[in-house]
Amino acid sequence: MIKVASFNINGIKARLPRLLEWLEETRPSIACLQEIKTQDEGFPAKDFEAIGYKAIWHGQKGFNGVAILADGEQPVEVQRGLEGDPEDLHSRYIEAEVFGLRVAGIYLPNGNPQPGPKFDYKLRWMERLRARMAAISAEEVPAIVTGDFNVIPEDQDVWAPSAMAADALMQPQSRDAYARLLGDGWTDAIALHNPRGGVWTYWDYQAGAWQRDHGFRIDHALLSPELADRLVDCGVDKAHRGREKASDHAPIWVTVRP
DNA sequence: ATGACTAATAGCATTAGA
Repeated sequence: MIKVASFNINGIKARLPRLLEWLEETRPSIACLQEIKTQDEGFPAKDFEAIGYKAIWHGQKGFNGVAILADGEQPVEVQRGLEGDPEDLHSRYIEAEVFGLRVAGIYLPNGNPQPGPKFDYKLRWMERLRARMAAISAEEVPAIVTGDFNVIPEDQDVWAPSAMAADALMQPQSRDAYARLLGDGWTDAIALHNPRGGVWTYWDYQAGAWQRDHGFRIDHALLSPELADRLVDCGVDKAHRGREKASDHAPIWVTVRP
């Protein structure tokens, strides 16, 4: 079985002990990381090598930053960044070939406040992502696009829709752009296995959101048709959100037949 | 109605997050 996980770690330096602990406890074959929040030279590749993981990464000073780790195999980079905007220097996209799969790790722009330039950037970024995903689809390879999409797909994916109604994460434009990805033939694995919703991947640090289970689902795993046929199971490592010095996101994972 | 909390930066407050 191949296990592909995604984890918005909110700072790889601040989170390193928690991250290594999660890798050793859950042992994903592939782990996509978001918000590493470090420049390339600050990436702790040696700490991952020490527990058997090889990596590629695309860092940035202060915020953003993505990486792909693989258990005992070197991910072969296919692309970093999305085409379509030469002005966009954010480190939010990395794609590799590993264990016979095409794997894209994404950190989609938050988009708040909306309306405004950040929201416009988010929507443009989603169209650029759609173009890249269409190109991957055309290759007819088993593929997974996973990471922090910063989109709450439906009302059943948030503890209280009214509390988030004005947020960029659940605006109709954000949801429509996400729905277009699914319409192109990609399968939202967690939604497929949890048709009634109620699954969260993020809990705010503020206002006791974790203790009250005030969360929402914004980390997703989208499978190409070639890989969706091989889906076995998926889930959220919820308990890791409750640990000391935790990220505000929990890891998500899917297992697929080799 | 507001703020709450956390991480990063050369910072001693601000930006960004969601």
